[in-house]
Amino acid sequence: MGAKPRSRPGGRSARVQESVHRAVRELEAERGRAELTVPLIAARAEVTPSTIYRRWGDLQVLLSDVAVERLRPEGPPADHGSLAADLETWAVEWLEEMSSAAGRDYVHDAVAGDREGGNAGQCSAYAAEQVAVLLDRAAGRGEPAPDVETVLDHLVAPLMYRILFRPGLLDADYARGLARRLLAGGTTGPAE
Amino acid sequence: MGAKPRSRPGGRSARVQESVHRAVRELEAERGRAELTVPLIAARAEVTPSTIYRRWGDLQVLLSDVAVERLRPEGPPADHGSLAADLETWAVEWLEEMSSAAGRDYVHDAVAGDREGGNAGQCSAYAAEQVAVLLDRAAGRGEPAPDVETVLDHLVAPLMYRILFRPGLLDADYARGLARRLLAGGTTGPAE
DNA sequence: CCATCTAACGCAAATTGTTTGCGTTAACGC
DNA sequence: GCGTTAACGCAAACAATTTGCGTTAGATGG
Repeated sequence: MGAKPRSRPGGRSARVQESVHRAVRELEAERGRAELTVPLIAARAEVTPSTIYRRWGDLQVLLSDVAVERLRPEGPPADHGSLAADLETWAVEWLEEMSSAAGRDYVHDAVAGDREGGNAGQCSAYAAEQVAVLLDRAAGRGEPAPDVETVLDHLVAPLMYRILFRPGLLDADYARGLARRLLAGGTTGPAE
Repeated sequence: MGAKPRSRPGGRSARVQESVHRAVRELEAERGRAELTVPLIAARAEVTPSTIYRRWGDLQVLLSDVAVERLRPEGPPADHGSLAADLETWAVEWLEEMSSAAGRDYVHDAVAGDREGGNAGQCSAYAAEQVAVLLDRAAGRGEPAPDVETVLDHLVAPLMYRILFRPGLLDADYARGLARRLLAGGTTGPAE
């Protein structure tokens, strides 16, 4: 009577999830997100609607899961020889991806269908992971480098804040400026 | 054949909006937000569901409108005699409000039901307005003061980012530290 | 390898939410 | 006032969601 198996992630469940996620991606591309409904997705995925409702609860939660998957970085950020170049380039590219029409939709979906914050947390973790690579690389070169926390606070956060709360105030120069001031500011250590 | 009147904000429309918004607030308090449905709200507001659907589109948009209303600041921020004290106190209090269980729900609703960004923009405008008061006051005293933009980027944005993307990493000391470093950092002018 | 257990699924009926057409009301401009 | 029409009420048509129950197929232990 010990702890009993409470989940069953293997085989069929995994196939259903994959099939449903793929159906969402395909239908979004074909019909646009305004047309997406649970019954429509279920039909494409060859699954009954009740399966989707039981696993995800509702459409928003499903879209949130799919969005987070699409926001996962493809690979490690490029190496440009110095932290300044690495961070500026990464910031500009990250912003481009996130502030595009598609990127903004994914970010929006990711937070909208996620009351507990797990998916949003995953998005932040992706960014933190990429930043950590840049900072470790700088440390390997002997360059002084700020905290991951500091970069999230003063580079990622301002960019994301504008994406969500102040659309239309974003360009590559702004991202570069944030990166540059972050490194120039002498904020090279932990917060306090 | 000139520009024709395309809206009718007066009298009845205003009464319906007020009644519906109040119904949302009451029912949320009584039954909790998970129980909220358009038909339920319509019944309480003594309005037909189709009225709500035609005006707001769906429940999320309505909840977004109500949430933004609740996030409106009550009055001007308190005066503590110096920019440092004003900004630190304002940051701590703003964070307290926004990171509480209710505050987080309102922020979440505000952005979730708002694909165009108008309501989210209003939230940011509220913060900008409050910050501007503090900075004007500082200027009146002859104190050096940063930009509103700088405060949004390096104080409001990091706080909001953690509220949405990294729940559980927030306290008053963190807010105070951001405010303090912002003023100490010498970032007293515009971005570039 | 086979037997057993049960989480996850399929199906279909019941429920509930959403859309829509059409007639009515009342805010706005003249 | 008087006409115009945006916004609303009503109810029928439509679509989505929930739910009970039987079935399937991973997982577990012998």
